[in-house]
Amino acid sequence: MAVKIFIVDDHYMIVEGIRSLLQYEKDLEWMGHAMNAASCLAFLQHQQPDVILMDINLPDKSGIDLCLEVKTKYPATHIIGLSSFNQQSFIQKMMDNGASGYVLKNATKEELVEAIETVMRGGKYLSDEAVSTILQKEAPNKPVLTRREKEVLALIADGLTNHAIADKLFVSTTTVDSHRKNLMTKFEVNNTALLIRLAAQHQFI
Amino acid sequence: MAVKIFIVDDHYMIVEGIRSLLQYEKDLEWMGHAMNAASCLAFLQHQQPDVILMDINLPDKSGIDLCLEVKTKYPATHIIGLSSFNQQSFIQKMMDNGASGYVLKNATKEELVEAIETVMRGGKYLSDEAVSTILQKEAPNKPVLTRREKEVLALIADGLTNHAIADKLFVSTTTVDSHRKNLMTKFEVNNTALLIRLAAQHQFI
DNA sequence: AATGTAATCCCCTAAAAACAGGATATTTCA
DNA sequence: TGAAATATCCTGTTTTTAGGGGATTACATT
Repeated sequence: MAVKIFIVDDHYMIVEGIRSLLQYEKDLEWMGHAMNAASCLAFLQHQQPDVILMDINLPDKSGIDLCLEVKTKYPATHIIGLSSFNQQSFIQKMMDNGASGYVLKNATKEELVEAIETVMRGGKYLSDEAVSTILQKEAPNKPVLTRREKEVLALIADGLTNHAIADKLFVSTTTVDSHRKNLMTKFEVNNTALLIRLAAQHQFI
Repeated sequence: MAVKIFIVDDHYMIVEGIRSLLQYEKDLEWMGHAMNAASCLAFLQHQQPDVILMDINLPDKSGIDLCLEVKTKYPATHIIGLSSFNQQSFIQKMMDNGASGYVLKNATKEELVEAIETVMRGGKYLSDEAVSTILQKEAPNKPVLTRREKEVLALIADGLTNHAIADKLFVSTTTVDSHRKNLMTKFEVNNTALLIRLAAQHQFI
């Protein structure tokens, strides 16, 4: 029986491209596409695709959230994340939310077909580039921050001084200073400028 | 006579998508595609497309640089920038380098055809979203920085102190301090943390 | 019961940045 | 050519941060 494929992506060109790539595959059945999360959910109320190719960036909600929602309501559906860039955090979150695979938009037809086959067999598929991204970008030691440290970091990034942060959090300035020092130790920097820069790069702020 | 179209994009799906969208347009002739800047230039040595759809992000060099190179060697060729996101600075640079238009990858077939027709008539085409992006994102007052200020800003972001920056630029620390003050005035902030944060958001660093 | 981690608090000093309020060349360009 | 923008330099004061020591409490894991 042919594998039923559905696509959620707001880029016409991508939708057309995938349709074009897959249209002559005998074992695949093209069910159609949705341009946003809402119409995807509407579609799923009446139809059950086997595999959904899901863009990470949708106009109404993130593919990451939609992934969780779809997997909760329709656990049998396999979801393959689709994205232009291989951003480690996106891949991670997508997989955490129940996706079975992740394919970049510069994937070849062969890669796409292999991904579909793999997830239909119950496996996980990550495109080579996505895998190497995870291995690469996880290496630049992203520090593990405590809840309080993240809070303080956000307030530092908002331009508050230790004193102002202390007032806001109802603690003493020395406490804030301690957190700040710990943050700088964890990020291995020695001033605020680099701290904020790295924090931005690691998407803490 | 049919307009000869060529595409430079490293995303199979996009290439396939555009081909699929345009294949039945009678007035267009599909010349083929290149996956990188090098093979695009090689192609142009023997063939002259009327319009090149050019991705901003290519593996070997940026579409922005390639655009300038192609327009210098083949001024008659019309170039339409192609990108997933409507980043004001990219659009601007692309147009500065001689592009005749800018289309987002979620454009419809109609938009694409209109863009091609417009540039063939010698006009400029910016997709609606691209235009509104220019108008929108320019609004959140992105300060205009001088060359020196950008230099100093980058060094601040690298975590250098005023003294270290002064040594590097062969000026006195008071000069660096002046630039720093001017930067903070322009960004309307009152400390380094917010300065770096906004600088990161405005992609100065 | 011992260990570890997180969060809180304290003291000290020196360095750096923020703030104020200037001045004077040198480009740039209308 | 002349005004405006830019880059350079100055002297101060006050506030904030960075770096070095600590310590206590609470809570979860072992």
